[in-house]
Amino acid sequence: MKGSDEHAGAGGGGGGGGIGGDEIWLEGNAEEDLLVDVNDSSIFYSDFPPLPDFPCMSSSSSSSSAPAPAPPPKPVASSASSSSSSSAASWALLKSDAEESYADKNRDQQVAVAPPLPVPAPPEDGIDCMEVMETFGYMELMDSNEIWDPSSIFQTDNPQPPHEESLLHHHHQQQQQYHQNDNYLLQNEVVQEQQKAPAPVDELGTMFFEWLKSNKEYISAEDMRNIKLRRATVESASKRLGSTKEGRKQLLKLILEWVENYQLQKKQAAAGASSSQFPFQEPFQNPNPNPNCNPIPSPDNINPCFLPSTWLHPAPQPQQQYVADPTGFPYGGDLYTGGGPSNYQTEYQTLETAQTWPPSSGPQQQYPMGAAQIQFNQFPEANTNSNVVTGIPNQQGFVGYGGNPYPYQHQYSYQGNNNNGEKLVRLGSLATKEARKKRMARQKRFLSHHRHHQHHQHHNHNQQNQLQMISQKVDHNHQVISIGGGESRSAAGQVNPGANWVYWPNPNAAGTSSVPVVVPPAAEAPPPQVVADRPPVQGQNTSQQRQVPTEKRQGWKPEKNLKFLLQKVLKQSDVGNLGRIVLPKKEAETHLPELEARDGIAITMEDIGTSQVWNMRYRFWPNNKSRMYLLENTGDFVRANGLQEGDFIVIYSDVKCAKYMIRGVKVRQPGPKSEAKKPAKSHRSSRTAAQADGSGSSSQPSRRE
DNA sequence: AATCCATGCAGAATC
DNA sequence: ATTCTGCATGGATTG
Repeated sequence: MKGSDEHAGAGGGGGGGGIGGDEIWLEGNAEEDLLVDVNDSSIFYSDFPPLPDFPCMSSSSSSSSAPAPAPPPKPVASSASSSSSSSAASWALLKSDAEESYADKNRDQQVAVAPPLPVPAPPEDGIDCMEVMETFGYMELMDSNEIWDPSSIFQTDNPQPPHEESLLHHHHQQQQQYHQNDNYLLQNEVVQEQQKAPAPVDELGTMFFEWLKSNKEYISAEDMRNIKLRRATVESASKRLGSTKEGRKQLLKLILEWVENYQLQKKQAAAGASSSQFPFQEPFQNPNPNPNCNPIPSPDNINPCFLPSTWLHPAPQPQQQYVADPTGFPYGGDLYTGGGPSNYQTEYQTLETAQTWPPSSGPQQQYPMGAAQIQFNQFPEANTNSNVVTGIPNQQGFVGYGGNPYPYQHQYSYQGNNNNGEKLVRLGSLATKEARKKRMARQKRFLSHHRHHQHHQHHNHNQQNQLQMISQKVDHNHQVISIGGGESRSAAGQVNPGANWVYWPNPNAAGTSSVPVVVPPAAEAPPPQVVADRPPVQGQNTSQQRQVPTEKRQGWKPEKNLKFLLQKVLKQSDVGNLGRIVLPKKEAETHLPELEARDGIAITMEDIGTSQVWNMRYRFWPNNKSRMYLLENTGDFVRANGLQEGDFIVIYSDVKCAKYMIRGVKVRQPGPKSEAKKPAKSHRSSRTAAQADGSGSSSQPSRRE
């Protein structure tokens, strides 16, 4: 029959190819790309222009929601690493060997071109940012192992002007409120004790401290703590400027100037927002004190810390398509033509690459969902994480969430495009408002999408299994199914390379079978509708769950408007010489004609595989207070199809021609089937088998083909 | 406990 | 004697 070759496209092959293609630039070296972008902006070659990559500022954790890679070696560090707020407020520049080792590893992986430097690295999946103070350590401006507190500059050297002092005091009060449980005081004490006399060892240090002193009115120690620089930028700058003293000096100047500009502008903004409840909250600062906050920037407000996470880009296209499905069914369109899936493949095919955090080259990027993309490609709703989304998208794709309920709280606007980088440090309130509006709208959409997504994850948990069968196609000539077209093998079945069969274990027997079977997920899923005239089965019934749409498995096309009615896994008694097949009661009553009399009705079944028409009888037996539905005169059909116990039949109705169609599906039995499948009923099975053998018409002799 | 359903099996029909 | 028909039985599953 036709249609056997039209569903191959819906398989994983096409999507995989697409993915592979897109993986190139993503997997290649995303971070390098970032560096290239950054560096190509030539920002480091001008006379200390603003640094578009530097506005990686946040009061949140220095990196992400991920836990610190290793406990810091000093007591003060524990609190600093335990929460981002305390980290942000920590007065100590902490650095552990563990971090160092991790940093080296991380750097090697992500920034291949970066020279190995003892830079503390962020948590693994965190954003590659460094605190500005950390950056100085990176520049070897300070001993990386020493705890240094810039506040010493501000607090001990010179008394603050009354105004500034009060500001700082206020600021510190806030900090204490935020970190009452932290070792803030202890930290402060220790740090101040140790850093009363920071000993800049060379010209750089002197320069830095000169700068600090000269700008102490504008930049507090806390400010310094809160400012974060993008590691990649620092590293690339360091690389470009060279590791010589002159280069470092230039880099230091560059950073300090940028910090200065940033801080000056921040002060202006703060002054303009005198009515703010938190007058000292930086306009670019994440107000969320959530220790694990890891705000998700909006696409046009990309925190460089989040650049890699393109999941954060609520790419309108995929999202709209995703939501636009009027049925709520993730695939929309024709499931069996592969149109739906292919659409989603188009939209999601690069999801796999999200793991590598593609550079944010634009807001219209892919819609990375983490490693679940494979499933998501085929089953956009599948990432239940269960796997769906398998949690991976949550770990990676949603890394920015980090428990922060306000994912777009970064209030500075950062265009990933360097062309707009200069706007960063000159952001005015107008730009902030504008960005906020956009952000809110985007956040709304994003959350809506996310809820929608999770909703489907819950409600379509089984559907993903069904959808998994999309790539499967049928070989009508052999009247057996070939899952995955022989190329993309689904977990739902094992391709029998020799016989073009698949092992489709009996779901009933699977639970009791000692044979290592691959249970087809679809076998547990309710059947979908070939024609959209059947309400989704809720799978509340075991027998229903057994019903597997063969069209779906086989990529059957609805050219005939076939509607799945029921499926029956054949038992020994069904394939014996009795010539009758017991039909599941509920499905029979639901989808087959209502029977008035026990004799039932004659029913013609057209064999889908051979177009042969079988005259059968659909009837019932009274059974206790119930009925037992049977399909009789099935012997010829069973024999013609070589059906055995464990195989199954699927009955469809051709809504166009108003006829019933039947299909016998053979499954490969990996081993001794009867014994393995029905241990609980072994005595009955053996008796049945003996009886059947005795009659000379057991399933064994009839096995052929 | 109720129900489903695989199958045993008695009896009828047929060869 | 063999096959077919239809009810009965009881394990498994469900609610």
